Amino acid sequence: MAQGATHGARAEKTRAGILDAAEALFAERGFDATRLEDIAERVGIRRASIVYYFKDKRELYDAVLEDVFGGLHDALAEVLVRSRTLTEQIEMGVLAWVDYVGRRPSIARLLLREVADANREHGAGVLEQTQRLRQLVQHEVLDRPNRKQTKLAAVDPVHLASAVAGATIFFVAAMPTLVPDLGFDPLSREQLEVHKQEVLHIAQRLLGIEAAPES
Amino acid sequence: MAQGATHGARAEKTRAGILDAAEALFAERGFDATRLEDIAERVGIRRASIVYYFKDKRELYDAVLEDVFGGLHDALAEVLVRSRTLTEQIEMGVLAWVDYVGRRPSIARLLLREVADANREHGAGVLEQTQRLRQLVQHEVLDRPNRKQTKLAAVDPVHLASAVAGATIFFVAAMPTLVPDLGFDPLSREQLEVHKQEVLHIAQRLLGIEAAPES
DNA sequence: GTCTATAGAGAGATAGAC
DNA sequence: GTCTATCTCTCTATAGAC
Repeated sequence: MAQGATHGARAEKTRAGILDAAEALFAERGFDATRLEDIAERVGIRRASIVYYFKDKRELYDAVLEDVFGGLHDALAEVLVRSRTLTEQIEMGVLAWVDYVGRRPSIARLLLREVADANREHGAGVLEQTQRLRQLVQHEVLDRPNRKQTKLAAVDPVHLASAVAGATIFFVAAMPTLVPDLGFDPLSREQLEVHKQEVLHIAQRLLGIEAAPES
Repeated sequence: MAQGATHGARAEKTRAGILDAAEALFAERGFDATRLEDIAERVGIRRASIVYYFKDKRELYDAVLEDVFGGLHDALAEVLVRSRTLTEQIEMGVLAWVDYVGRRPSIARLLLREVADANREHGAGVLEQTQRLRQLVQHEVLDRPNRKQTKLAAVDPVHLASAVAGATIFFVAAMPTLVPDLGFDPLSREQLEVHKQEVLHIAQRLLGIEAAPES
């Protein structure tokens, strides 16, 4: 969008291909370690051609972040808007989260890395993206009418989000890396299902919800 | 150890200084983004002098990992050996873990990054270190006499460890990065205490321990 | 032990042809 | 739109003086 506006079907396809390849490689290796050359090769073009679509490496990276986190935002927004009660929102939100990470595990590694970068200098980076998510939750969950009264939590929502996010992200990214011998595939349907239940427990527990009541 | 064996008090001090600086910078910026130059500057020496103690950048990095994870190993070993019952081990182990991360938060960022690196080519890396931790737990917790019978868990120990580790690490590393506006300091005594309780809940919940009974 | 100086590789950015 | 060629910068590693 920033560049030559990408007219034509072939151009659109190339652009999408670059984004895809970049997502995979940035997630796998990180920003620094990913060479534009590798991305280009994966797409089947030359390094310099990438610049036609994205001004520089950083802009490409930011586009990837926007794509990946935008997808999460949309997925969450959908279930949060639709759900009525707080518990329903929590439950559906958590499930949507785990599902999304399962569908698009790049987000796990991307987030892991971004969070590890204490030094804030990257300009936009992931912060901008997570702010949008926070606003979404603030607006759709916390600010809902009659909600402020609800004895909302035994725990700060931020702590809750942190625990859930950390558990899932680490689960997806760390399992294959740290226990390769177990042949774990966290992305398999069964494992994801198990993990979903665990995270649900965690969320409910931290919220002081004992069983799984109505409201 | 690999190099000039580091005799003399001054040399020992320099070596320790390099390790300290390297730990801080590798944790903050990651392996690639950390320049030997920066480490040297922080210690007050010249880049080339580092090579006298550590053959190359990678060896320095591995030494940092060994130092940081070795500390965790020792801290955990101590409480695991001392504790009698399974629940006590879980409880003390979790507390020791959170305490250690609180004392030495570098481990959070280092682990985060290592885990994000899907590509296993780093040779040793963090894998070797975590294997030692696994063996420790296997030996001191799982293999203890009369333990295999114990209706151990509603959940796989690996899942449990993943959830706990992910939650803590993310908590420590992500809070300041993702919600800077809240002025959170996860390392403060109060916050760490809160988090400890949360993680304890998580562990107990996932293990099917309802309250906090004796055995 | 610690330094200066330099070699050499890697990778992003840019210019311009097709 | 995509390519080739090149410029330039950064950073590691090495050689060798003090």
